[in-house]
Amino acid sequence: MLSVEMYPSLTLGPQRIGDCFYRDRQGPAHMPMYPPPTCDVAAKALPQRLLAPPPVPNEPATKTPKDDVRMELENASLWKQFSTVGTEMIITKKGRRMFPGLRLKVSGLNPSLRYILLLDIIPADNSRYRFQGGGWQAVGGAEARLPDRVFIHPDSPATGAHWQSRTISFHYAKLTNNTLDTQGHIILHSLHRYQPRIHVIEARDVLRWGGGQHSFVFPETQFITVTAYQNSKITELKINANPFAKGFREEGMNSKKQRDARQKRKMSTLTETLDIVNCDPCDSAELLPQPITTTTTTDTTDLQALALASLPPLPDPTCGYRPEEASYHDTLVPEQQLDLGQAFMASQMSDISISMANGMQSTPGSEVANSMIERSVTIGEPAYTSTFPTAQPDSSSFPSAALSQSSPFSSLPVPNSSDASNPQPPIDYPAILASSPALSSPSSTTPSLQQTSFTFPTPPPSNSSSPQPLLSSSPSANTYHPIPEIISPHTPADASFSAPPSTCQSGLQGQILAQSLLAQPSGNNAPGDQNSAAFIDSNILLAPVAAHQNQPAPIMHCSLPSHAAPTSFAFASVPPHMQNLSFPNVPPSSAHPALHLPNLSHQAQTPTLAAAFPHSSFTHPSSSLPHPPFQPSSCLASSFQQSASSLPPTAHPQNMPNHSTSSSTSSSYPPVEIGAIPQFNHNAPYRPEMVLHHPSLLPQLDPSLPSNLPTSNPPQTLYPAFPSYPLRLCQDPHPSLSLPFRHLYRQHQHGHAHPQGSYLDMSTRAVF
DNA sequence: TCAGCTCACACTTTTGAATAGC
DNA sequence: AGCTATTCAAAAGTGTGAGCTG
Repeated sequence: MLSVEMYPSLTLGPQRIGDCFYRDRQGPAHMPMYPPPTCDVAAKALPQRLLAPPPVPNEPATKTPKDDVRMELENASLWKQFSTVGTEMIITKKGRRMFPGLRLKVSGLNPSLRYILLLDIIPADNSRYRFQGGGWQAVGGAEARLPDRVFIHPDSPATGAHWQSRTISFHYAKLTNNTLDTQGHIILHSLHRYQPRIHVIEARDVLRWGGGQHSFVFPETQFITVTAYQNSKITELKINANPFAKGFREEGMNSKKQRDARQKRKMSTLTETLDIVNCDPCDSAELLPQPITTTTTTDTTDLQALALASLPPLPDPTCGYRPEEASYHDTLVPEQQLDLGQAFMASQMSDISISMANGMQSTPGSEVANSMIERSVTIGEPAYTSTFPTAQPDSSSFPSAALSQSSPFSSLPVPNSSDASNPQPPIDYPAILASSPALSSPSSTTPSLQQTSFTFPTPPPSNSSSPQPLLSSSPSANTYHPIPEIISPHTPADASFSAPPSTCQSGLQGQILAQSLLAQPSGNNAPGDQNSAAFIDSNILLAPVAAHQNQPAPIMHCSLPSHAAPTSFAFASVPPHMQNLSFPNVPPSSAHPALHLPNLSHQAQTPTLAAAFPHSSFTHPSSSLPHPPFQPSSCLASSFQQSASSLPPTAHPQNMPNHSTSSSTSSSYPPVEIGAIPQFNHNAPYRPEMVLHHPSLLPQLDPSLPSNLPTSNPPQTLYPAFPSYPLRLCQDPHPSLSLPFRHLYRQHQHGHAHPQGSYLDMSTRAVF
């Protein structure tokens, strides 16, 4: 079975610094001023030598310019309607789909190249919310960040022609609040605000990622997770817009009136039954329908009661179809122009900057780690760090500040996470949105952020224009990634690989596992127990945060517990071959396939991550953070800590002045060269998270890259400092690796336990 | 006491297998 | 035999509300 490890580039691919820039092809007016794609920034921040890609053999001359990639939120109007009120997303233990779903149109892709589309959801801020006074208000700090999971679109990988020829829907993605979820659903905290992100990653073949990644964020898709709807307006919108909830519409059979009527009838029937049973049979006989009474020969009360109970409920005059019922659109809240102020956009960027990566927790406690990362990142690229507004003294609430200013969800200043006692006024979504130029403009459908970014040295483009099996690519085609050999389908899975029960080995169980390293809990996450362990450990390790959350940690010592959880998480939606998203932070000894990262030769060199990062070494103040368990992030931070230690305090991107352009009507913001962005020219602190997840950071992980790191940089033996999405294809112990990628994927789908697991049909549909 | 969560429920849509027809 | 269209049952997606939990 293919695993994500088959895509070493995704996690480790080298990034060409020159390709890492934020482009604005439509002029400054359309340029989102907030921090550019996290990955780009991160990559930029990295020492160029680290980012310097190895020579790319046979670089395709016809490569499509990355700046042309655009993404449009097809159902933006619906999202805006919800956003106007304050979008709420139900999360359940078993997983709940998002509604509205993310329906996208992408353009600008190279029709002949293959791409993988990912969805991840990152915390929008550092606060926990409560619905009070008719609005949402931050009431405290966010809970420990959970392992980040990525939903890989079932069609992935597919050619650019494929993606561009249809609407791309992520409606199969499910959200859960079950930290022990083993279904691969995206785990979120209830009553927290989140921001979905879409990533387009080029995949040349199964063994190596292609050259580019583009990330898109649509501000109007932010939402607050709930276990039960708080705002009745949202409920109304959902019922009216979601086909599955049709029954709850006024004309539906499950409407309030109908339900009341049913309840009434039920009670009536029960009462009558009781009367029949308890009363004189003679009296009850009158209640019985004629047929029954006439056919009843024995006339026993039991029979009567039974017959009565079995009668269909009488029509309730109070209920019934109401033709006059307003249609969905009629009942919709007046659609307001979503107008995201610059501040909002900036906050969005900052939010975006929150890395999927994760492990780095967005919570106050993670601040320290983030700060560390920021510093580390900035070392290589002063320009990035300098441009961000100075971080507020209280960095613990970093998201808050930005959000409070502009975010539609946080019209009110987000209270300091540490200051839970000071609830903010309810957020007035409509007002916020109305004041948000970005959303008010047609560009609302445009992602607030477009990460057009780095280009991995890539082999010649595949000739196949259709979703070809990535494996079809000749491993020898590109010598850039050393990994191919390591992860070659023919490569026998080592002991460590076999260990992971489900994810990589069995196609049945196989689910794509994706989780950012940072998000990765310290515990071992075997496919079966993957998440659970990690979270549990993380929780256990939670330490008082308040004391340190506000202060960036000057130094973060990263330690990886020897018992580190498996780094892979199952993705129900992912094809078996992609099922394992492994976490680089896992020690090789963990026996997880992820441990053996092809491109992480240095890992192999290192006996165990634990050794490299002694658990005890995590002495940094961050250890007191609520999220100590997230070793990955800490590790990442540690990798840079030395180099970053000398750096000045970092500011949060969200604090940046609003640079977003509301005017753009284009589906995506034109790429802008990062250097052109003022923010990046400054020493503004870079948000660590931005770096953490982005593949652009992967280059440094690539052993093939020249080790130009300053002496301060962590030795290669250390675990990769930048946990990007650990999209790793597990080594396939089976010959199935030779099968076309897509074929495997479909097999997986069929074998998938989820009803939605089969994407076979979906892959061929024009619209999902 | 209460906010938040879980679960069962009824209804609906979606999915896929079975069947019929060509 | 192969393909398409139709039917039908099962599965899954909804919000609701009662009950539970801390």
